[in-house]
Amino acid sequence: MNSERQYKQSIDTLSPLNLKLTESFYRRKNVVTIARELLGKGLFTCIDNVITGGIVVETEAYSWKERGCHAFGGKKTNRNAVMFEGGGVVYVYLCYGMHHLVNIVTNRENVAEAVLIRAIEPVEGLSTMFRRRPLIKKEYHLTSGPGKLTRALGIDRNWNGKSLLNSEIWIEDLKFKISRPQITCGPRIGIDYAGDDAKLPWRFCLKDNLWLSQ
DNA sequence: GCAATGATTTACT
DNA sequence: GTAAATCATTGCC
Repeated sequence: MNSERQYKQSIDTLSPLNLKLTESFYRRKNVVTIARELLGKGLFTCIDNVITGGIVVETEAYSWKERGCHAFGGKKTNRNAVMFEGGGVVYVYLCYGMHHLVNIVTNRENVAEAVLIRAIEPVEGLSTMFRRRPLIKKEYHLTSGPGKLTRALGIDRNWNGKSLLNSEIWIEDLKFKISRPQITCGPRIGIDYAGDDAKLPWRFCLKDNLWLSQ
């Protein structure tokens, strides 16, 4: 259904309509607001001149101020160091020994906050994404989870620290108007160890979207 | 040095 | 519904 775009431009002009989100979007202070505003935006990667990606439909916010976050208490480790960089880079880490999860780092340098991308609705490069996930037949299993979408987009931990402003991964403002009634929010998934912080309503979804996780 | 553990997915009963 | 897969990171000895 969707044909794949081939791109010959240099990587810093990849966004075809020049709709890339800029540094000012990512560097703002409120990671929860940014998580909500990322709904409806487009996440893309480009590998070997083939673009893959889709519409962000599910996100979660994480902050050093709460126990769900790898950087809780402001503790910097080898793994989470990228979260302490200024907003506009990606934090990619290996989860359960086999899944790569991608986060959008926000806020200023030395304030560790990020948005986990939990699901996208595939739009671009469908055949390539299916090739990267050979067991998947139904479209709605292709990118409906944080580990699934990184595999479909070809993202692994070597991408940790890449810039969303001038590398082979970026986010575009697709100019979708998302109104509050289209958004559901609730507690984040899979962080029971975080105690009461696990109850924070920091997970955002596009209501009734077919590509939500679970 | 070593043991415990995930911001998950998939297959199977 | 439950369980296995699988390994880098973390924290403690």
